Amino acid sequence: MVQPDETASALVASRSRRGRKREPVTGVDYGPLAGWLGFHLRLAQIASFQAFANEAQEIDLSPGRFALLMLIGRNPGISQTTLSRAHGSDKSTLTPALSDLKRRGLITRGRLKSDRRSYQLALTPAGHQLLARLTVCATRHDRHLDRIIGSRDRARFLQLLRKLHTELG
Amino acid sequence: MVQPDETASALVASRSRRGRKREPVTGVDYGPLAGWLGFHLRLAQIASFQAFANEAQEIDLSPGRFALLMLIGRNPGISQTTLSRAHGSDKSTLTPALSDLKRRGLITRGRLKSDRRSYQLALTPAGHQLLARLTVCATRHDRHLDRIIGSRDRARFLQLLRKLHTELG
DNA sequence: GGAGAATAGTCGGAGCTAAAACTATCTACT
DNA sequence: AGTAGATAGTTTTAGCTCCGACTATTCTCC
Repeated sequence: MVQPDETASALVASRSRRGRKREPVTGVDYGPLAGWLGFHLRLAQIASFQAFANEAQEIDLSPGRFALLMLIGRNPGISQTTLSRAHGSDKSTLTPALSDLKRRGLITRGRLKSDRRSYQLALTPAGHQLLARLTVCATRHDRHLDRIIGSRDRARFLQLLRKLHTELG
Repeated sequence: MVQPDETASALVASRSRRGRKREPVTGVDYGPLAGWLGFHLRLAQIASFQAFANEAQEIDLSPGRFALLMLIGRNPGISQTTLSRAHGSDKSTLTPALSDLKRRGLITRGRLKSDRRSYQLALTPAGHQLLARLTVCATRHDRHLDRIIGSRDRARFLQLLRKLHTELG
């Protein structure tokens, strides 16, 4: 799942993000792929990503960056390494992402006195504000997913996803 | 979902692919993230990807490339555009991927007489052979996922993933 | 207290990904 | 037939991701 993450003019969606057509392909033999969880996990993830990007079209920030903001907002003072683990991406990936967020004035990075190797991340007021706006989009998006999954299966579904993540670790 | 896909010496895994530590992070407040399907979908997908890469460590081909081989093998004569839709990636992404597979001698690309714009993709004998080897790995991997999900929920889980993919399209 | 091991973060290299612009070809419609 | 529009693939551009190597700092333990 990778999505362009235009760094252009901060809060303004510049490119069109309508999302491409993703009709279920007919007449193709998927073979064993059709029954494999991993394959469908991937397709579902891509679709969800795309849908979120649509939902948050007016805000120029990818789902990944959004998760970053949320984690920092909820855990002020968190270090980059902890953040990278919680976020599920490599610490080296965070370096450019965080300097971008800093450049946009959304986060602060202070050196920690007691351990001068690590940083302390926190949101600026602008960061909090953007986080709030994004949270609205994300909530709407997740309600969309909820409607598809159905309230009866939702909890179980979520639990299974979580189980996959933790037990494969 | 992105995984390095070393093009080095075809069938030999060159780099180490042990997969990094992915312990569930404790002491981090995930906020609303904790309850959102999209976020956990992403984490589960990353974990599954990583696990597959581990499983197929001795074969130098990413899950994405594997799905490509499978789709071509199952649908000889398929065009790149159809393949890209079935595979869930952009047609422009396929251009370098397919020329790599061709370079490795795993697929053939013939021009179609009746429509000289499109290609007809097919596996070579080496492609079939590698596909068979990968299928063994993938089956093992999916059994691993099955064990985590549990046989009781598997069908429902798969159905929900499929539903997400189709209804978000 | 100092040498070696562990840890935080950065950098460079290689690969994946998608969107948009472009070329070549085909189709439809006048 | 001829032109306008659709379609197959490629290229270009820009961004993400990882890994492994590197620097700076801290910890461990003799």
